[in-house]
Amino acid sequence: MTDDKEGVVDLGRLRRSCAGCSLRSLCLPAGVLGDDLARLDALVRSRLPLETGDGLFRSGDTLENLFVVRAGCVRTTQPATDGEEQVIGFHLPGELLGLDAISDGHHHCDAIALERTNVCAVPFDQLEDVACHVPGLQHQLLRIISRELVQDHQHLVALGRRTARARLALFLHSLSQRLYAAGYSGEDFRLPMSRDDIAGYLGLALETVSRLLGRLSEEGVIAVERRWVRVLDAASLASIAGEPVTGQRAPDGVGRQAN
Amino acid sequence: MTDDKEGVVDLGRLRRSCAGCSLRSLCLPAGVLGDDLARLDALVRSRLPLETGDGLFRSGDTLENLFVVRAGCVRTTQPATDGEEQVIGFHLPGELLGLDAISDGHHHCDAIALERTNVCAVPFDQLEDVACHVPGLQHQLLRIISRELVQDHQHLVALGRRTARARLALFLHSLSQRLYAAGYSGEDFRLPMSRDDIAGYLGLALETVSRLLGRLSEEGVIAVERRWVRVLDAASLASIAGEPVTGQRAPDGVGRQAN
DNA sequence: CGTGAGGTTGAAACCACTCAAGAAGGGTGG
DNA sequence: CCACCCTTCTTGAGTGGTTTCAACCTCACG
Repeated sequence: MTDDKEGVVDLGRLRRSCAGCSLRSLCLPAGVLGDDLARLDALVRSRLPLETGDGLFRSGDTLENLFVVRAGCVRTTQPATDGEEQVIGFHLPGELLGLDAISDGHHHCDAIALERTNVCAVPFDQLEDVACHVPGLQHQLLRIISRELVQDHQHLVALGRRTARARLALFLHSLSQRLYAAGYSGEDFRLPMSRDDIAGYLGLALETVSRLLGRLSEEGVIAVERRWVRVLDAASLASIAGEPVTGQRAPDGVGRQAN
Repeated sequence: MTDDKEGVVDLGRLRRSCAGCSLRSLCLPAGVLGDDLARLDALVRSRLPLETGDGLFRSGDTLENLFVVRAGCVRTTQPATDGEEQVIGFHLPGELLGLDAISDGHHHCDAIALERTNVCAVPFDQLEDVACHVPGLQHQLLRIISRELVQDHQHLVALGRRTARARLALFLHSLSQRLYAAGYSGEDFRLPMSRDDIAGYLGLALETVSRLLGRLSEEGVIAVERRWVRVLDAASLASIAGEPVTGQRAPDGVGRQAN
């Protein structure tokens, strides 16, 4: 391939650069232009693809890089003393990873790939340096962390004040939207995670997830076939997702029930 | 009072300034020195004390200020469509408030004072400007948001994978530590929040909180008298707090259920 | 001394959990 | 290509922690 002098663009490099990345608007470069973007780009290292089950970092590791998912899915879990662990989040393309490590320089959760996954690594100390000189980057970094906070708060509402059924509906609904934002179909998609992972995320037993998935399917709200999900009635899904623990009124007889 | 020329210090002003604030090391100024501290100080406005029940901001309000609690306690809640609301956090002296609004410039929760409360207000856009020129401040701001993320993750573990009893013990234990960090007694303190607030925070019914508080008291782990709590056996409290859902070695079979 | 908000306590119902067994893929090796 | 195994998922039955409903208590306050 040629280099980029004389206006000849190295397509391979462009594709790997932030400027050529389809996820740019979701990621750190949003709102960063020209030379500033080049400075950011210079920091970013892409890494060899992770295979299913490969770890990205573990709780206790020193913070060196923040990561951005380019393709695939990464699960973060808070390790518990006894093995029963809470799934904190699933990270889809365009989403950052490792932000909770900024607090004290050490990661507080384990991150592993749920399928073949590509990530970009951004050395955090260098990112901070650049952010000092690029106001747009500082702002975007703050926005991204803050957005994570908002997501966690919604997760808290789900775990604290929703039935199992509403939690699952909320999960599917929000997953659908995030996949769409990342450029995939939000109507017809493959779950990157197992039933057990979903249960861990929603604070439920795996059997409960399986049962409720079946029930939503029976009701015609979604179609499920192993890990494939098709959203048939997004409005119902959203409505079920909104039902709180004491939700006795629903538009169409979708009340609340047992498993 | 005199002004501060000639080396004569205005004690009133000093007391109100960041340099003279006992909470400095917990707050934004941590790691910020000299002239930089003065620049930060210039932004900060203290506000009239809030009385019990006074609101600081509501969901949907435009982000203008971040707030720091100086004395008292502020509760943040995620409003739900039907009135059943999740308590996201209780903010004690030295803790920041409003960070989730950075995401899109609008607050996502309601904040109200649980008792007479003093707060400092920091205009966010000006804070961002200063942070661009004061690397230490940028770093501290990021650290504080990240710490909030870590706290939320622990809250998620509590809601997802702990019995009601463990949640309550965890809550008391962590409240005790935070009060201590803020300069109060961690052994003997007054709860700023009602049983209902605690229930909202822990995803429980208020009656459950009341019952379990009574039980911990019977067992001699704590002493409770209305809103006064004394920690009698911090080790037991921590141990109970750590018990996961499948806690097979509890003094008396504590299993696990849902809402 | 009534009144009301906040808190306690009891009894019954219920949602989700646990235990347990069976089905359905996806590999692997013969 | 089929038999086999292993993991993942589904389905059933029974248990139990928490919730709900309801009554009562108890300060604080006018």
